[in-house]
Amino acid sequence: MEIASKYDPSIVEEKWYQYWMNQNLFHSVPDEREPYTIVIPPPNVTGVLHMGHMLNNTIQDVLVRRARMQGKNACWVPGTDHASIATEAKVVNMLKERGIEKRDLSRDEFMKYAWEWKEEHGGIILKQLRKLGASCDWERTSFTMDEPRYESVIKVFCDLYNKGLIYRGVRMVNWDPKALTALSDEEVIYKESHGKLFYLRYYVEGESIKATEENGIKQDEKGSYIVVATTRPETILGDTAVCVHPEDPRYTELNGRSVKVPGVGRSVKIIMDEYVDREFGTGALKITPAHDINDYNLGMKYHLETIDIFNDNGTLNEHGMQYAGMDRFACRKQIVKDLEELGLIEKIEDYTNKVGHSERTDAVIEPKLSAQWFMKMTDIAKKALQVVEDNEIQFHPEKFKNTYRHWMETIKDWCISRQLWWGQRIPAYYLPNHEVVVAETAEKALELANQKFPGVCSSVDDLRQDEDVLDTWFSSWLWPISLFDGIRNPGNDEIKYYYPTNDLITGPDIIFFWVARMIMAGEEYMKEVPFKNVYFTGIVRDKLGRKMSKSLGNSPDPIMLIEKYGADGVRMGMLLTAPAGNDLPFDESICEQGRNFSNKMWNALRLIKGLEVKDMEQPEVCRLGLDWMRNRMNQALEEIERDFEQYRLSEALMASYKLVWDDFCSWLLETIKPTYGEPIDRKSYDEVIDIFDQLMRMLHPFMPFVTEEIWHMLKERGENESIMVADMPKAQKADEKLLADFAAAQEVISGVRGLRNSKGLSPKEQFELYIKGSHPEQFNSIIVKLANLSKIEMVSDKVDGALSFMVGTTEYFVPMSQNIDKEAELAKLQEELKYTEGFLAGVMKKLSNEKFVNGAPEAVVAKERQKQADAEQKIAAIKAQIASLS
RNA sequence: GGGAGCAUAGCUCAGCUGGUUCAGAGCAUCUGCCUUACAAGCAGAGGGUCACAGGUUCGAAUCCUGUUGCUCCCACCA
Repeated sequence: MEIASKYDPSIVEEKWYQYWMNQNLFHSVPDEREPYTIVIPPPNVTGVLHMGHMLNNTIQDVLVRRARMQGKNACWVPGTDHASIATEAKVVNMLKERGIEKRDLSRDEFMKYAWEWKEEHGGIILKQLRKLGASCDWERTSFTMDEPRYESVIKVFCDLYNKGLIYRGVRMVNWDPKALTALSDEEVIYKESHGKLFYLRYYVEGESIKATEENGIKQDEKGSYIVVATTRPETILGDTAVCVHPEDPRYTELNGRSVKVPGVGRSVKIIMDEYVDREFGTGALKITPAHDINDYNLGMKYHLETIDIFNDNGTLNEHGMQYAGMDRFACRKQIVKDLEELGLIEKIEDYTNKVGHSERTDAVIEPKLSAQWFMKMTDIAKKALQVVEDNEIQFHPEKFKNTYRHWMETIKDWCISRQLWWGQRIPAYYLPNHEVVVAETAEKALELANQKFPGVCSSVDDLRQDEDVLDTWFSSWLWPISLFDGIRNPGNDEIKYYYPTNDLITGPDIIFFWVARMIMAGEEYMKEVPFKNVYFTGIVRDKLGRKMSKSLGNSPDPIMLIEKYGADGVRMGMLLTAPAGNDLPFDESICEQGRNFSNKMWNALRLIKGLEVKDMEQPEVCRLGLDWMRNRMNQALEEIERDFEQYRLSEALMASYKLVWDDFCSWLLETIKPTYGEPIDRKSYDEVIDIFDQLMRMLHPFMPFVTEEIWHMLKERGENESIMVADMPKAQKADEKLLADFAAAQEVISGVRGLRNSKGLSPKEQFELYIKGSHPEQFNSIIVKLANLSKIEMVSDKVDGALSFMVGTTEYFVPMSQNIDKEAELAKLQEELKYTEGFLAGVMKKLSNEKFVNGAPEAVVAKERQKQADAEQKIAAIKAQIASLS
């Protein structure tokens, strides 16, 4: 059989993915097997695959494929998220490009466009996942806004409302002036920004107060004034008080007085409250209850007037006086200019503070008073915290427990309404009498309205449904349940079988948004955790350590990478540098290692398939080598199984990699490889194929394509066979003694090769080897072959005129035909002697310490004594050699 | 401002309950090799005061304290 000399993933990957699809191997239905379930963290429906997805989904696929091969009924449910803000923004932009403004459309018209857009551009990301090899059950593909999920959300909203956990209220919320919607606290990102601190003059009303050294009052020809510092001078338009600390001696005289808001002229009261930090600024704080959460709280406390100066889009409204209609930032500039001209600014300082930005639109958040829907979180959070504390759900790495705990303990109510159209519309209906009813449909709402308020409504037309939609996370928090229709049909066969799911793979950035809330939903609706393990991936960064982002343009296109290195190569590259929870500095070149590995295995296949097989007796070298390899494989399997238990996937992959490359290719294949032109015996051939087969199965979860290809080329397979559903090899007991002996033999081989190398001799040069000391003789045939020896012999005395090396305390001699460089050899020996003597001195120091000998455990002391004996023996040997050389 | 975490070879990281798996792996580097499976390769080699300073201990990369430097999360100081 002619096999191409280089492995070409492009054809192979396409072929096998199609094959798996045709065989329907990804699909799962409940049966008597143990289930293994993963639900995908649904990517944004209009998103495209980025490196974070690659990492995340590779890990999921590894776990799912492994579970499947372990005989579990593996089900990986894919789907997408409607991402209300992001998607709606995209649709709005798309419409704008076509000359259509959202405000000119009715809700229904807009939704029609939005759905069209979703159908057209949505789900690209799921297609891309196939290129990666993702073994998702595509028949189960879901969308957070498809009918079952939509209905589930509505049902849950009604239920929580009826339980009294959802309420509507006027609160200070985070307002996104670009998306024109409220946001939850979690959707606000605080960024450091360089701004200014403006010191404004507020003149005291009525009788002026004399400025003194002690008080904070200043004076000029216009009267006495106090100075108030602010970062947002435009908000003075909404000022309704100035606050100072009651115990601040500078301002005691202000008690009961009023000041004039600069430029505005409004007279506002001085209030006294301990909230004020006397150290900051001038110790006087202007109060704008409509535009700052703290001011709002103080406003409530002192019954201050609330003047909202902004429109929803961040421009000034009619309270903005001459600035009405201006954008808030333009207004800030203008107002500063105007106040400066009026001499109302004392000074301006540079100032750095944190400013909230919208997670989705990056607009600067405006605290805004508005009517929103909230969910009470305190009680539900307690239960959700408990299951993590009790390790019913395990976090990997565990440190995220701390983060989780902290958030859960300080949790606040969740603002769940969004002023958008793309999403689940809140099923609250307002009656003409301003009462509200909550029901799953308008018809049910009418029924309810008639029950509660007889005679108010005559038809559904009298009901006005709330205009808002729900936060996207209010649908994704149900994902592990709603995917199996567990909300609408509790106790159905699917939810009973697949829930709770096993592993959740996600980024730590959505631990609050999503992970925590899913746990809450699980407790509330299933009385059971939604998953048993959460594996937090790291963040993919570029090699400079920056987060990969579209705006920086530092993110490689995953599809291009796959084309260049093969999906297997990219998968391996990602996994190798990504221990759980660690950020991974991604460099394209790590994919090379994966590609090279595919090629390595490919060439191993070429070697084996190129051999001529003959029915003949199995040579000893082959028998020994194969026997060793089986033990070595079991040893590695045990290690890999342990790694998987601890979710140490990179370690598991590295162990597999070394097993294949080093043990299988470099040692076993070199051992059993017949000399050129010679055949191999059938037994060895069959066995090496069997081992190769097992190796491919071990590796398949990591590198699904190349392993399937090789697996099929190894031997004839049935028409419908696939490695995907072959058995995962299981660790058997390994013979430790045999492995240790072989390791010693390997050292001998390396020793001989090293000598040859250091003398600049060709590998073809044959040597004789003489051994003084204990030596694993059973492997001599392998040593002879791999070290290219003409003779191997045990001796009781050292051999003169030979180069030597030691393995443990055993001396190995290689006679050299050519002259030995005595000087160099002596120098080397001297150095080794020095080192060993130093080593012995250290050991002796310990052993001569009574406290050590008495205090340390018996075994430790025994080990030290053994070290001493070995070192002494070694020193003697080195000295003897030095003597014979000089 | 509060909390969490990290610091081990040039890079990315292992190193469990202190003691031969204690200084390791992969990549990178260096030196030889086109040795008919593989130069996307083979053989060999070099490379670390385990951030710093103390302490506990017979013994510390490992435990404790402090210092420095990073990272992340949370928080309404204008």
